[in-house]
Amino acid sequence: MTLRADARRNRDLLVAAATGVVAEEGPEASLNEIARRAGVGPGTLYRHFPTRDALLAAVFEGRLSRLCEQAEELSASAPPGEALVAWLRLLTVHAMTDKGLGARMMLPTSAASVDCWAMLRAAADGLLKPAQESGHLRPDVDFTDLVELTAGIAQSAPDPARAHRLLTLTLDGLRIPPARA
Amino acid sequence: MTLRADARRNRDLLVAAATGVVAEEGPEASLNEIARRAGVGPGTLYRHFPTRDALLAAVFEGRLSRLCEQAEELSASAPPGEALVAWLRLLTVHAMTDKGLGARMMLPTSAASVDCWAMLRAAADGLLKPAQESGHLRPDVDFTDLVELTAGIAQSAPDPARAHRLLTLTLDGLRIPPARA
DNA sequence: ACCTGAACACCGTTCAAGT
DNA sequence: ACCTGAACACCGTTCAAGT
Repeated sequence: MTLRADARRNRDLLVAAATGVVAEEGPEASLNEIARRAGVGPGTLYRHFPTRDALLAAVFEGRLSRLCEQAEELSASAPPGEALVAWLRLLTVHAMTDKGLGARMMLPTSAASVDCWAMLRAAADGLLKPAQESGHLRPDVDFTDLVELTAGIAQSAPDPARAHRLLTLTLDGLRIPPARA
Repeated sequence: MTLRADARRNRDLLVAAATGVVAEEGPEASLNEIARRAGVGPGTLYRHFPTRDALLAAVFEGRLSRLCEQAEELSASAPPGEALVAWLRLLTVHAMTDKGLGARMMLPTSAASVDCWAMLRAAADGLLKPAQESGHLRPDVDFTDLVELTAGIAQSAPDPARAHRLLTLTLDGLRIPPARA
């Protein structure tokens, strides 16, 4: 199952090149350009990553595991309500990196990101349930709701400050509820 | 200022062709394909619409004016809070049409859509202020907030039913507020 | 096994030549 | 004035030929 040495090396070169190019040009960056910068032929890129999303997922993996670590740290160091909100803010920032790569990878739309999705979900569940059990988060909200809302905000907000505001609004609600008895 | 007869005709053919192609393939549809279907050369397309967004704006105009009409109708026929919510739902559905054309055009990102933005804003203001004055909408929320939130939802939600749910969540808020005294 | 890179059909965009 | 369509540099993707 392990790759031949040169194949392994080419794979690493491709992921490194893709990381650089995607950081500069976003997730629609030219695949030929990535292969060129990695010093391999386009065919080699396709051999290792049959689809664009497969390559993007490899680029994305490192950042994703960082986000999962942070979820654990927050869950250990802050009260449930605050930990969840803090992590949602990290998730939003994250979704804005690399001109939309983040938002693209965290939505379940791209079938290649099934692994990413599972990792994210596991990390989030550790924050979600305590927040609900302690009465800080509505019990009818689930992981999918949170990801879609934060990904949407990240795609629409022109800058991080706007994203921060939109997330705050979403947490608190736009509507003024009728006064309670 | 009026166009020569053949130029006028070509312009109309281009918008009609673009409307069809964009409905099928979304806002990234091939411009050469649009020119081909309109029966003109690619140069003619560029003469009339120097950028892709200029062409998309022309396609978008019809739908947009419909949305403005609906804002007026709602504002006349429903109480302020309900009228605004109903219109936000229309806006969301609208932003999902043509594989993202709507969301793309209502964000102020594309400089070519300045006119669209102004039209939308005028329509929305007639609903926003009454809702705030009657105590149904938070007074610190503005038009930009509403557009960015609905555009975000439209981009992230996989289908209209999900979009409906996400908008409801955003209106009501995710967080459970501490009990009031 | 794996890599190479030429090749194909396409794209956005431009511009000399026409009417 | 406006239109045409060939042409250019690029893109994603494939595949025979090499090692």
